[in-house]
Amino acid sequence: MPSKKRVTVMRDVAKLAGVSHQTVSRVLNEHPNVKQETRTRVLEAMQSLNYRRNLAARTLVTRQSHTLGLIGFETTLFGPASMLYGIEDAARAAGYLVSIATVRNLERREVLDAVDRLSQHAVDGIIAIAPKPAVTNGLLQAPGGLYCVAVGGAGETDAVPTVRVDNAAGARLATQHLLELGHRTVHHVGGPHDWPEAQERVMGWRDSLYRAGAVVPPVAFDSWTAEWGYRHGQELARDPEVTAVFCANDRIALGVLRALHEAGRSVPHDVSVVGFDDMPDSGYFLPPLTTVRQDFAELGRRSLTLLLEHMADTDTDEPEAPAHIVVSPELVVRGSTAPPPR
Amino acid sequence: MPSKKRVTVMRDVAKLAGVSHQTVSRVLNEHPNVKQETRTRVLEAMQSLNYRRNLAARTLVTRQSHTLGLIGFETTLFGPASMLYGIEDAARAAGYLVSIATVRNLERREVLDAVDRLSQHAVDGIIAIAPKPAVTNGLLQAPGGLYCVAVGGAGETDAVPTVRVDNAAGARLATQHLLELGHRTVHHVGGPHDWPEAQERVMGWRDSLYRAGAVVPPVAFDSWTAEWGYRHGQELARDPEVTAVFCANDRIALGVLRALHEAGRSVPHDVSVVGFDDMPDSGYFLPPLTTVRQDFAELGRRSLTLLLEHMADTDTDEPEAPAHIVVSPELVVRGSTAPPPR
DNA sequence: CACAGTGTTGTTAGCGTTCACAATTTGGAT
DNA sequence: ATCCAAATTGTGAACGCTAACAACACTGTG
Repeated sequence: MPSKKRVTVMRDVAKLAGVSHQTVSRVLNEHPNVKQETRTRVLEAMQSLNYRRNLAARTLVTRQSHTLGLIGFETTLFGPASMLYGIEDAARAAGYLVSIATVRNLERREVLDAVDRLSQHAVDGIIAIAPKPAVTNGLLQAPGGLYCVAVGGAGETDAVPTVRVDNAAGARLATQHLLELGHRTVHHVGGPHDWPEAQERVMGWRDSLYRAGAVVPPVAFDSWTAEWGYRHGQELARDPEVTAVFCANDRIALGVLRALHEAGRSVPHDVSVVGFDDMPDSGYFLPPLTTVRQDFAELGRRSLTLLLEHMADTDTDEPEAPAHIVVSPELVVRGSTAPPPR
Repeated sequence: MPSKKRVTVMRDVAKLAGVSHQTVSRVLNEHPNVKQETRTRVLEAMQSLNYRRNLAARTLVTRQSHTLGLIGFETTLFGPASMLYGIEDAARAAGYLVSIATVRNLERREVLDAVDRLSQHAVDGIIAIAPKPAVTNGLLQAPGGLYCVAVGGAGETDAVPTVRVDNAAGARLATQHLLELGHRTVHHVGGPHDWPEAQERVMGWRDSLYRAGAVVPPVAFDSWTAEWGYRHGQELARDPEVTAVFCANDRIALGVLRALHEAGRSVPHDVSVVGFDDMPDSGYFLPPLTTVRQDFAELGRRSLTLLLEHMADTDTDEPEAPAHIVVSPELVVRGSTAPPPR
């Protein structure tokens, strides 16, 4: 067997540069007290040997892996996938790598298992895309010294720092827009009833109706899918009183749009429809969808910043109350909304 | 300052169980020659001390991190996000964690940088979501002993094992379906011209037309977006000869659908439209979209399996020709296709 | 010219595992 | 009992890095 050629190691660099391995280490870690000339000599040696430091060895002694863990749920969907992107983007800029552990469902076991796998791999911190409290709670089980942040979804938990969108405010934006167009009231198609995000949107919607003194129609909950929007949309289409519909997300809105169309009710002339999220192609629905945009990638970036801050200041100071960042969504008006028919 | 409590280490377990640390290691690694009684004693000790093995130390000596790297491009889109999901799913089952490095563009530098970051972190192998050859080529720069697999996109490269969908076959499926419905010919809206996937779809489409002796209309390339579909759809809508349109993906199809609708041309009565991908909500477009489904998650899983095999058999045998797995897509017929108007 | 102070470099000892090998025990067969 | 082979366990040395301290330059000052 051909002997496997050994990879270059710190000592090789040291030898070539004519210094001790410790000096090489100092150059690598940008220690101030290294003579300029020595530094360049070492750097040249590293270059010519194509040296890469062994992170495992470094991790072993510093107890810092420069890797962050991400717990994700339904990461194939646009929202979570974008958060993931934002997180990775910011992590790379900060010199971290991101490892992912997706959970198949939101049961306690799954979440604990994910935390476990990540902590085995010695991640320095964890960001959880946490639409439901089960995830946040699972985070609390993380071994000491592991910093966690939850992003998206759940309302405030005092246990863990969070970054989230103000869903209620978004819902108010949507509802008020419709009311201002002159609609008597606004119907709502809810998401899954046990998701805090869905609940918050309901609350914002209801709140706006109350303030305007409008009738509050009943809400139905089910899921986040277009299929659900289609199914429930067929019912709404039968009721001639319905002139404005606010959907818990864009996918539901897509289904509602189709149901209304098939029932012969024109959007926006007969019925106005608003979504939530602003997915990439919502502007090309029939008609283009008025919706509430949330910047998922930005959410991800913010959560990473928060995690890093959290890690930095718990290093030096005593623990403090977890921070909560709330990002405001924004209304995007397109062709699916108009004044009600006279 | 309160002294940081030391974490339990192999020696602690050994002491409690009354054995040497090596025996603990053997239990952990399921070495056969450990007496049953000793094994249980050790396991109990691990349990009661809540011991977790330190992966960094293990990695240092075994040179295996049990981590796989993923190079991803445009991971917020459904396709890549789903592959990522499939990969992570299979990786977890095989006892691996997945670290991601997204690239912002497909330039050589970006790809090399991603490979570099991953190899610094000592991943055991890399899977690249590789729609363009630049990525595959970048992979070749990976340091020796790093196994790579490319998934999705590019045609066969002999350098690296690949897993991909048979885009040409998918395009033929779509085109033939339209021809069989009685359309004289089929128009095509291409993706970006420098993407092999887009090119393969063109070839499949053109191939079907040739065989059927149909006229081959000119193709326009641009991007994968609904905006492009809308823009080009407006042109197609003006041409009364156009009765069937095959789009390079579902998003483009969405834009085409809108353009046709706005031009007063009914789908499917006046014009039939077919997409490619089968995104989650394509079945709720107006009308529901006939499309070519590719199972992205399965693609991801297959690529992981391939990578693992590759890693295993290069361990034992001599290198062999890289394997290429090609997955067949499948036609999903929905309401956007019908016989041409008489 | 001794001396403190500072900047620069080298030496040694781990970090927590696994590996190679040595040492010990065990179980039959002689 | 006796001895060999197999099964089981222990010992010491890596793995490649950083931390802590020691050692050695140089300054400029008294």
